[in-house]
Amino acid sequence: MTSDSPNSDFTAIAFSFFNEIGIIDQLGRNRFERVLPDGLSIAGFSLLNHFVRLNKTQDTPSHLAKAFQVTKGAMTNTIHRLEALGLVTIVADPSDGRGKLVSITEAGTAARHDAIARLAPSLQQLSGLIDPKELQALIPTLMKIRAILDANREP
Amino acid sequence: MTSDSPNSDFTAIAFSFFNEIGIIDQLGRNRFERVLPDGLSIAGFSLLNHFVRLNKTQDTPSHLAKAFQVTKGAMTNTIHRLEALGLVTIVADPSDGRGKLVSITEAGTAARHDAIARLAPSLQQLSGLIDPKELQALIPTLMKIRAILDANREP
DNA sequence: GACTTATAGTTCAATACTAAACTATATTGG
DNA sequence: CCAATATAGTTTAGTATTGAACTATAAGTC
Repeated sequence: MTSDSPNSDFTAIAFSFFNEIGIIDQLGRNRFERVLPDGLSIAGFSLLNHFVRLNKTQDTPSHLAKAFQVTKGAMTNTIHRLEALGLVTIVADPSDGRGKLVSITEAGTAARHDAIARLAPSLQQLSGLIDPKELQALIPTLMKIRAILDANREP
Repeated sequence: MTSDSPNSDFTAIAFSFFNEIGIIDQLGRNRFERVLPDGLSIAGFSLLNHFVRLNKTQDTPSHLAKAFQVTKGAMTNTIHRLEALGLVTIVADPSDGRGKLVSITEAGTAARHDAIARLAPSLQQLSGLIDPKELQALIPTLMKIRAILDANREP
């Protein structure tokens, strides 16, 4: 990449950045997916984890779709799969005829716990190879970039 | 997340890290995909870009699959789509009866150039919002992490 | 109150990917 | 030389995703 314009620099940097992000995402997903139990996907696990982390018991599909930056269709799929596994329940929202309410079940909480236990060895292996401080140092910038991308997409 | 073990710390950090990576990847792909021309996917563009960046004219599907960390099946799909668009050619490897050789065409080089031109405004917008220095500073660590994940996957 | 517009959720077709089974050719080791 | 194993590529079934079309209900406007 030549620096033939003031911003070709930024272009080259952004290219490298998104390239690394893409490959890390792929390798990370792969690593996680293969230790998750039975029919649980990363999307499913993330949803269960969301409920537990935020100490929520109910949320709407629409809000969940926004929280995870996926389309409503993708969220319909995710929650229906989780429901089939008995890990969430879906009921009509009594206060809004259009809406539904998704709740995590006992089994859902247990599955999330189990998934984390299965993930541990895989993360343990990484903890010996990646400096936690270095990893942690990346997070604020990544969060900032994520927020910028999120705020500046054209829908 | 409580620090009830020496490594629950690392687990929490790694969780956040992969979470941010996943969302950035999704937002980045989305942003790129919608400006790419006609039938060109990110995978296809990346392949064309690979040829141009490395100044290569030929490569094997197998080597490309490894370079992009995707399965052979995924690469078969990518190169066949590019071939259908006339952006690469696929010929039998004369020195190995099992192998094929993929080459970028004139049209492929032009399509890559065109794609970059279409990407520019989108990146331009980001260049005003993200500090190039800060972005660049992430890359070495990301590359290191990518290399570690790559070297430590269980196939 | 009736029209219009916005929002919630589902469904459908298409795409990119994985894993695994398959075919075909190479390589290696008795 | 031949059998066993390894490698190159394709195919198939399944999953997660998007975008767009769809249904149904809510909210805002005149």
